[in-house]
Amino acid sequence: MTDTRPTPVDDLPTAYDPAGVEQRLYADWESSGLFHAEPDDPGEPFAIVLPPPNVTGALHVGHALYITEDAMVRHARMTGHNAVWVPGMDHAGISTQTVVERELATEGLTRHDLGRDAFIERVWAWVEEYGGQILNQLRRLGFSLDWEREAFTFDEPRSRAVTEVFVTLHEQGLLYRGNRLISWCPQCMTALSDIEVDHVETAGTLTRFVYPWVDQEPGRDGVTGIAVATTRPETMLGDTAIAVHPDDERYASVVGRTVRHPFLDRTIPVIADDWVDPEFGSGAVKITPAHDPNDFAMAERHDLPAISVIDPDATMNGEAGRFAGMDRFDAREAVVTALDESGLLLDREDYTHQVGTCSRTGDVVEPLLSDQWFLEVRPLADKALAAVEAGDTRVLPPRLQKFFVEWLENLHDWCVSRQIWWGHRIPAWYCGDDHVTVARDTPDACRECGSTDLRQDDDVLDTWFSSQLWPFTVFGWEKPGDVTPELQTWYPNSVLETGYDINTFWVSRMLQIGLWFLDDVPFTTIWNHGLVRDGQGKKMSKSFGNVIDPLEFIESHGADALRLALFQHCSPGTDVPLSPDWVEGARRFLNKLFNTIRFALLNLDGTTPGELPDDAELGLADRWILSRLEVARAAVDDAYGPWDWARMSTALYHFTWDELADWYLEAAKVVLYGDDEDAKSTTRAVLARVLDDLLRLWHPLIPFVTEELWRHLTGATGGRDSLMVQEWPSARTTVDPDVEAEFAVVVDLVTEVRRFRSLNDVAPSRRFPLVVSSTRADLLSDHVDLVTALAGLESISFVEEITERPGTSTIVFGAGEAQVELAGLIDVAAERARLERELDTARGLLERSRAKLANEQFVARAPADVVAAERDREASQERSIAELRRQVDALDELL
RNA sequence: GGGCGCGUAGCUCAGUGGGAGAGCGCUGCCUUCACACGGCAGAGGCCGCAGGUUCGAAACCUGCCGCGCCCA
Repeated sequence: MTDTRPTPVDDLPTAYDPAGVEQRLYADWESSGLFHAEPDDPGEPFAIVLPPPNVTGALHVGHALYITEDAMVRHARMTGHNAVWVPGMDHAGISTQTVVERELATEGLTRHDLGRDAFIERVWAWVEEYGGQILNQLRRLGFSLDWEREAFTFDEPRSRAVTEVFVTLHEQGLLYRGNRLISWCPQCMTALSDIEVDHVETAGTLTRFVYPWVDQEPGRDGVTGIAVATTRPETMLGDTAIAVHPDDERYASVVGRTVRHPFLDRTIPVIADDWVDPEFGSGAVKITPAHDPNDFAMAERHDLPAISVIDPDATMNGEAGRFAGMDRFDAREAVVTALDESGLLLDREDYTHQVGTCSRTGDVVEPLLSDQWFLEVRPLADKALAAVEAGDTRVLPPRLQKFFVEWLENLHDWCVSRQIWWGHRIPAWYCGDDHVTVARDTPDACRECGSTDLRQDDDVLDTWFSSQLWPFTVFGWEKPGDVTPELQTWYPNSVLETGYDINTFWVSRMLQIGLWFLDDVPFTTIWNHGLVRDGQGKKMSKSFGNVIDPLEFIESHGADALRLALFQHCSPGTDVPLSPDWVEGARRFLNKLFNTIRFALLNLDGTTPGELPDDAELGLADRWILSRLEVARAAVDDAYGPWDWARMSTALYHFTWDELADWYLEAAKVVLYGDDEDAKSTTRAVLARVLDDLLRLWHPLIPFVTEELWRHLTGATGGRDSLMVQEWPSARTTVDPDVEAEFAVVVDLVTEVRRFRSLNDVAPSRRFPLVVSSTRADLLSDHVDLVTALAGLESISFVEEITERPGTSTIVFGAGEAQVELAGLIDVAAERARLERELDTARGLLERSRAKLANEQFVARAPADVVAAERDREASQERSIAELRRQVDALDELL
């Protein structure tokens, strides 16, 4: 049983220590069922599904940005929504298989040694043992996930859905098997989808060589052939054409002629195609349909044969003639040497170009012809396009909408099969005649020929094929037509929050498949956060050694500090630089917040948050802080619209530290340490009320510290008596500009006195009397105690007008002047020098105002209030200058 | 090659037409009874460059330079 009772006030330490607090509170929240929601719970539905982290994953800072989802869900709960946030994991096909294979390798085994079934069992065992780690790490961040709804992309319900979707799409004629050019990773030994291929700028070599005319011998004078250029000479073994641009006059006479392959018994035609860029290289391009996507497309247009010369293991095959058996890169050099020896090599030059690499292994991707399963995406993408363009799904930040549209418009069919074992096995069976039977359950006989000798497809589906179903499979969807209470309530999801880097992989696919099968968008808003970078704004990467482990921050500063540091930087759509300094700073803030509450608890004398006292009883500082609270509250509410976390954090940070702690608490001390009991109880009531609202406003961002402090403040006992489920604050008062202006008079005078003190090296403990002349003397005399305390004065007296005397200094503030006896208080020469500097500044400002007002265009065309403000500025600078002069003169008499 | 974004204090970033802001860092003073993880005060910016629009530009337009990302 967890003890959830708060520490007695007297035992509160002087500094906040998150250790212990966070894990205790999380356990309390979870065991009290506060994270769980049911479809028939009251309130407007609000749903987010957690982008499922890889089962192989460990927590990294990218996951830390899930805090934005947590804040959305917590805010939704407090505003009365029926809010659910569903956790789960992704089985991450290739990654997980690789991890387990690596483990096997340490035992000297490969997956083939174990065989398919035993290997899969081994992976499951691994998942059981290590797979849940990341979910526990997510708990450390305080995430209010509905753990009772945890799902896995490879569990049984999700797997049934995958099979249903595959079979249905096949029935609809959209999923087909074809021999097509795909991107192949020789290291993973599997096909990749387009987006698993990174284009990396690479220093390579451009090789130019000549294909000799079939009727001419090489080496003779005159035109003996046609020159081509390539960065991959080994592919020339698979060349089946040479293409030139139809309008290229240089080649007009050679289209239709034939060249002879120098190393193979093959002749190659010269064809014309306007895809060719006549400006590039010689203007003639070698065409290798089996190893280049553009060439493949051209081969289809011209009905050219496609000859594969490279095998899946990246060695040259039998079609490569004498180069057969060589590694592709060895073959590259060997071909160049052979060309040279044949006198066909023209030259080689350094050439930087983009090379497709496997995003997982970094190995150079080989375009290969292969039998694979493809999804015809056009019909799905068109539906998604229409939804995005109709605004059924809102893309935030808006500029990213263009990317969605562009990407959906240019989609190629999706290669969904993968030559690995860990994943959803493709529900297709082949008979001896290679007839295909696609079925939900293992079929008894071939649908075409009745053969009972069936073999299931060895391949599994791309992991994204299952994760695209996530927004509805987590709510019980297993087949078309399924309607569960959860789906009725929470589909479409409210928000899909993720980094913009997986929009193509994942987000747009959910959009397409969700619309296709449920006829509705999977989420009404797509919210893209930026990527977490290091303190210098660099992308975090292992090779830079700048990767930050969020758990380290949680250990040292607490999860709230990490969360706050991230929120403070998290503006819509921009990347988030995170440096240890920020987390440190956030922790200091939390300590400040903690001590604000601690101060209150030591002085509230048992007062707990309740109704505010009657207006008539409120003092100036009370009215002021309530007005400022309303400003902050409204700013936070505004910022929840666009989820502008940085603005939200800044508004609350500023209110908490610069207004509440720096001014209101100091003002409250004057009352609380005084002897007016009525005033004390008013102050206590206001303080308790403001702190309660403040903790609620902070809670979605920093849930632990606010919950802990709120329990202290209110005496709440935990369990369902939790800040997590309290009502979101609404306006207590209206913003009162008059009160704010009045308090500003006090603040202004106090600040000017402090400035005088600081600039003249007058110790804070040194009290002195002040003579004040002010247009707001009435106001100030009502708050003599306040001003005296905050400015550290001995006394204040009021006069109609300050009389300049030698040996005094005049402090100018907005609503008047104040006079200080200098004798024994200041260094006269230093003060004089300071005044001269101020004079310079004031003269400069006056000059600017005068120049502006002398401009007839300005006076005539600018709005009247702007001109009036400028005249005020001019007058006020004139007054300042006159006053500063008087002060300098007064000091001169002392010297 | 196409597209998008960025360039503001030493660093990281807010700021979308009317006197430059924050956090951290820096300087000085202060261990005053919530907090030294603190308080008070201060220094520090041709707002990338050049044109243009405007009475007025960090902001709007054009060009250039530099950096980053995505796509081909």
